[in-house]
Amino acid sequence: MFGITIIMKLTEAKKQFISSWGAFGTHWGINRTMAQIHALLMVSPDPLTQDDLMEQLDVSRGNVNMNIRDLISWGLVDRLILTGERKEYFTAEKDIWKVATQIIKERKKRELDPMLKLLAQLEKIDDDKKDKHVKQFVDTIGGIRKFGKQADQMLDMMIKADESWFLGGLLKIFK
Amino acid sequence: MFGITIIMKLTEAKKQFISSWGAFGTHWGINRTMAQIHALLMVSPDPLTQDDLMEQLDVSRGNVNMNIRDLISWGLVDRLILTGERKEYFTAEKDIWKVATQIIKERKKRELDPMLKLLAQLEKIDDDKKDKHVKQFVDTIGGIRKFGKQADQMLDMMIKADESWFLGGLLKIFK
DNA sequence: ATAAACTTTCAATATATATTGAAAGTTCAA
DNA sequence: TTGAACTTTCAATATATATTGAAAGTTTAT
Repeated sequence: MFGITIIMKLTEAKKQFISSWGAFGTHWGINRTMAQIHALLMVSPDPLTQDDLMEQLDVSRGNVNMNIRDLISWGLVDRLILTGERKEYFTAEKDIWKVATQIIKERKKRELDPMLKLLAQLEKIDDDKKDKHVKQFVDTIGGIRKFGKQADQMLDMMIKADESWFLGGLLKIFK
Repeated sequence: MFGITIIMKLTEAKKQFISSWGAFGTHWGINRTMAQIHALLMVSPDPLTQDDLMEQLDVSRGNVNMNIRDLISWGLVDRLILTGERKEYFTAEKDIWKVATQIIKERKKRELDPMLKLLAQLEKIDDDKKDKHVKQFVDTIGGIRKFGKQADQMLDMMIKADESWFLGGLLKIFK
């Protein structure tokens, strides 16, 4: 009787978390299903199969398969072969610090680095500083690039730092 | 002859920037047109009207109007009434540090804060620490919440800090 | 009050993105 | 090898999101 209540509560809480994580993801350019698979794996103590994911999230095999591949390419999910089992299992990193640094690493590589390259090119394009429009353009692009480079370096350091540094000591430094 | 060349180059560079900023935005949950309007205003020395934006970005009046409203609600664009003019003009903040802190402030308010509230609720839901599933769930949620709170505080401090601190002094601190 | 100049709204539509599911591909035990 | 168990692919489809444009609303000069 109590046991059932507990399970209900947990199931409900998981559902809420998965749903919210999915909605959250869509605000950050991540599709709902991918974020939900990630959420489900994060709160699952044991590895899950594609069929588990299909059933628990009520999505198709193809959808699960493609999004799992994507999550693996982001380094957020691992494929797991259990000895004696035919099926593949999947787990997600549960340490949120590792998840965050992994996402930072990938987004830096996929988005920030190429953007910085482009900005550097755009700054070189023209240098008649007399023209108001040219000046404004070069100034703005230059400012963005400088900022981006600084962010890039800061993120590099975060990636190299460790969790306890962030979770514990950071505040004192900033005060 | 030279003048034309320069204008061509600048126009081309602007186009590239606007297009890339738009594509970049879509990876972060911002619609292409909104990001492009923002980009165009950032590299425009003078304020622009809705008609300017429509023409230069080749989008409809309604589209410009709605996205401009959105950008204003994000605090990234200002409405401007020029004396003696009937039309409204628009400008964007060009200091990228101010742009960044503004975006951080808004995303914190709109996304991080509500998420932290939810996580706090989810942690309270159940406390039979014996159950492996419950334990895993509470642990993972707790970890995410702790991390989120720390990020929240760090971002608060960034918002209060100033540009030169970030652009100049930050590196030494992190080393 | 009128009307021209301008802004806003929103139902219809177009476009982009995500999802399905069945077929093709792969692996592996017998 | 065969075929059962499983994974991957991708054209078709569904869904979500963005965009249009014309009508309604607003403002301001006369």
